[in-house]
Amino acid sequence: MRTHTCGELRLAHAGEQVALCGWVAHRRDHGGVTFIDLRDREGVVQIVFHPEDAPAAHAAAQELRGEWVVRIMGVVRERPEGMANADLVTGAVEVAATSVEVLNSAETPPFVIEDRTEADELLRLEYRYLDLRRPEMTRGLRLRHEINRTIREHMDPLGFLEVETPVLTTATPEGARDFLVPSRMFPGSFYALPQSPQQLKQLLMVAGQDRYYQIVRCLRDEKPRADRGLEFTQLDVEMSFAEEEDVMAVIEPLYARIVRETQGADVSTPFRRMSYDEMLERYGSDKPDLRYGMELSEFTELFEGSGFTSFAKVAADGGAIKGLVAPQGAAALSRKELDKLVEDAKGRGAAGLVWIAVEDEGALRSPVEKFLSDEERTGILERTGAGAGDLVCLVADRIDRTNVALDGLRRDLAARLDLISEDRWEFVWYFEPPLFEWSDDEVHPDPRSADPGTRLRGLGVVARRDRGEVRPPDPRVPLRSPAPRGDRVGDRPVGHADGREGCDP
RNA sequence: GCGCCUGUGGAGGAGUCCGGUCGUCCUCAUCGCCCUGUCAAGGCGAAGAUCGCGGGAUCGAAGCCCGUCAGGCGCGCCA
Repeated sequence: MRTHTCGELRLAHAGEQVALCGWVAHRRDHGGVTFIDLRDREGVVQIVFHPEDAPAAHAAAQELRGEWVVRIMGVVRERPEGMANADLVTGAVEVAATSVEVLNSAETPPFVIEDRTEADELLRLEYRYLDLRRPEMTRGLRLRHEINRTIREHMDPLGFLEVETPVLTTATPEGARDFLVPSRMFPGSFYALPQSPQQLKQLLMVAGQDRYYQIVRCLRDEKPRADRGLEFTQLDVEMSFAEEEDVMAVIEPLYARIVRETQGADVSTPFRRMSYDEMLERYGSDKPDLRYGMELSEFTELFEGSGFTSFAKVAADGGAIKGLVAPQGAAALSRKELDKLVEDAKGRGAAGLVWIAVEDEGALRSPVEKFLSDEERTGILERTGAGAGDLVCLVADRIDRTNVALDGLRRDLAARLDLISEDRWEFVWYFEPPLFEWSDDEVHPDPRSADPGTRLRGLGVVARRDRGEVRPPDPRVPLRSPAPRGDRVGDRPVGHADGREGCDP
């Protein structure tokens, strides 16, 4: 059927008779000579039809349209002087067609099948088979493949067995809500799909399977977010007789290798290490993006008894006043954008946000400028080191809300001010996550670990890049299914996710 | 569960604050004609839309008000 893929042809193939199969990406008709860009998964190559050299093929080419599937016979040749296309890996050559066979015609696609497509994701999901033809989507699939392959190559020599655990399990009472699968054999009972395969770890560890891993799907029936779908893939590593350093000695080289082999970027090891508390103090988040600065500073005691009464009240009530400096933020942001920062902070649950623009000569411009004492002005400038053109943003609220608002602000400002080095990777280990977390009305166990054994020595790793953690930058790229439509009853499926009694299997 | 935003020819957007000149415009796609070296080809032309849906105020609505549906982002939730 075919002798080569479209994307593999190079100068070395010149002179060869080839047969190619692929999709018509573009047709360029010059009235005489006509070009087709033929695409398959491996890439794109230019096909040229000359009316004199191959009249039949040239005539057939006039009928071709976008996304038709064709088989081309022809001869690979070096492109004429000056006609090479450096943007294509196959750009040094072209295929002079001698015949065309239409394998399938196609309707006009509803959106452009190229990386530059701007079609709404809903439309792309509706025509998933078209969307997946886009090179970007192919890259996503390939990236996932490369990551998985790298993991397997890395883990095997270290003595880890790759295991599989059941997909149909029983519900566990903690953590996320389970997806449920009704059982035909046990009417009225449900299987639960795993939120995380770690729930099966004790079984294997106690059984003496002291080093294993799995690349495994996790499913959580929780409200999705931009960076979080209902299902995702996790690398689950378990090891017995290990200290923290042993775990890190396995993971750090693996992650560094994944980044090197799939992104071509170097990651320095050992990774940074930080306590959970320090992370929250400095970044307001347990998954901070460390590719840029804008660390948070604390001002709570500076505003104790302040004439700016709303801040003074927060300080008196045990809240926190924290802030950050956006370098040249005052110079870059319009008044409208500044107002938007305040609205976004409120949208994230904080009482508000106070921005202070530092002007030349250290003068301050702010909606609350007249409430600030001289001591507070110098205190703010000294602690932040803010200079002319910088923008200081302060949030005063209960500590958790202050952190949420400033974490969001920090990310928004980094994007707005173009502070993110996209090709950089910054990992960090964090230690000592809390055993309990505060809720509005109670204290309850922190759900981040289902296993009391690891809770005492919590250990997590975070690599903040784009929206992902250690996974493709856009987690929606590979393998996502369209959201289920209809057939929903309220917010949750019919059934009982949290108790054990409904889960015989 | 809550908040904010969005919905305009096949795709993406402008127009909406401040009603009439708007089914007006831009880029891409589609169709036709021209064109023998382009590669997001180019030139000329054409076709294509009950402005998400329903109701209301108005002489008059894409625009204002109410409702509703769909989607996005964030909070809660979630590791």
